[in-house]
Amino acid sequence: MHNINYIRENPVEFDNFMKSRGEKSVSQKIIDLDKEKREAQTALQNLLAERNQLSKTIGKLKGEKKDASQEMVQVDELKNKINAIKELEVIKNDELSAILSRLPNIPDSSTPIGANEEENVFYRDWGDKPFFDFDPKQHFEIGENANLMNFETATKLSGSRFVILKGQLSKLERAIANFMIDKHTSENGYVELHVPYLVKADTLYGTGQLPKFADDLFTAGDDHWLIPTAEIPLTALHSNEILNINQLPMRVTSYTPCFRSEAGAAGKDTRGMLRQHQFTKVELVSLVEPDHSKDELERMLSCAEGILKDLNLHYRVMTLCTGDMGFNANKTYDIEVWLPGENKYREISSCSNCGDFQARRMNTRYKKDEKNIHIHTLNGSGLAVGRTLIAVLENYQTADGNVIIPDALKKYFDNQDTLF
RNA sequence: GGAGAGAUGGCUGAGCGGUUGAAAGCACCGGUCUUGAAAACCGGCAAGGUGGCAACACCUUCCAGAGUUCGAAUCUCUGUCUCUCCGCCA
Repeated sequence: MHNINYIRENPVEFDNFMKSRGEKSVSQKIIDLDKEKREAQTALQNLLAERNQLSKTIGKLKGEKKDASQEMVQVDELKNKINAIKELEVIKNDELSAILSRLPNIPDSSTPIGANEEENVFYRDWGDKPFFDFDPKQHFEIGENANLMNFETATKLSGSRFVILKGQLSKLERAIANFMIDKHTSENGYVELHVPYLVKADTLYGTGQLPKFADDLFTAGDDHWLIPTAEIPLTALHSNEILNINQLPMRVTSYTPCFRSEAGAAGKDTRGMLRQHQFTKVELVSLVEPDHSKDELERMLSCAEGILKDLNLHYRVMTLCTGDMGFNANKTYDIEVWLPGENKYREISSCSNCGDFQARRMNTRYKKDEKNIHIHTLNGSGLAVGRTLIAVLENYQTADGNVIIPDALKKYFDNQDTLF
């Protein structure tokens, strides 16, 4: 949610920012509505003040056993005016928040301007593409050949975009998740939380998924929505609270399933387990003071990269351009891991600074020098577990269809050398 | 699922339909005292918004939403949540 005062004072700049994110110019409409709302509000408040004053007088008169009928008639007349103008105020306010709640965050000055993913900017990379003296297979070929990755049965149970992992692959999924959580909690200062997978609409509004992206979510009825990422419960932990400064920075992590309808992705990545309705992810969330969020984004990125380094998986980091960046973010780094089977880089993590955008929506502040200031929120995958599993399979595969277990994961496999 | 009780400021906890935005205590902040600290004493201490250059004035908020009333923390209805007992259950 945007600071209305900022829009009022910098309408042209605001429109330019929105344009860079593919939005139309709306500042004039916003300013007009805001003005109308405030005018109605002021008029309403004056009437209410008048009513309160009269009611007090009535109270006093009645206390003295005097006649108050004249004042009572006056209040009665005020009521109609009050109701009419209140209605107007509500309408204007609703119109205003309908617009504001659907506008994306303002990009950071270091976010490159661009129309779409083609214009994302290379930031850095690490490691090298592995060499194979055979044709590397894709992850689903490896998994299906081992009879440990089953899409057909999953489809029978649940429809498209689900998978069943069996035996060593199911164990690999667990091992990867444990490895990530263990590292983030022991080395990176994150506190592990086990959180609800169902949240209320209010919560999703606060983190920016609603009202605009309802189509991307699964509902479970009765104001219960399945989380598309643990970012939601983790970020919203302190909604409607004023934090003490010594609670910041707050770094939390959670390993959860994520549920996404993939509404706009029909026909995309249908083969394999790259894009599923349900997948697991280890999420990192930081709540920080405004001055620290830029540094925190770099720190978070490094924490996510650390996982891939430990697994010795080659990757590159891209800075997303304005046109490709998500709704909440003012700056986003995507980490793309190399998948030799597919011969492509694929997103495995996305680390975003949301500034005070979510904090405004969910009303999370902290007290500093007697003032209440919105915090900054950041979130990042650390990492997507399913996609990490894919990367391990494809990068560590051998000619005979086996998979070498990365050193970092060996302790979760009784020091076995290969998976199968 | 059945029966009952409840939801008030950071916390505990008063509150007759009318100077109650809300007593008191704790916590916190400032001051006096002290070599320093504690104690004691004095003072301060909710949030959001509107108008105003400002001082300041006003509005809203006592779980949420509707209603009764000239006036609601206080009365009525609905919803949500919490607690206790019973039943069921991983």
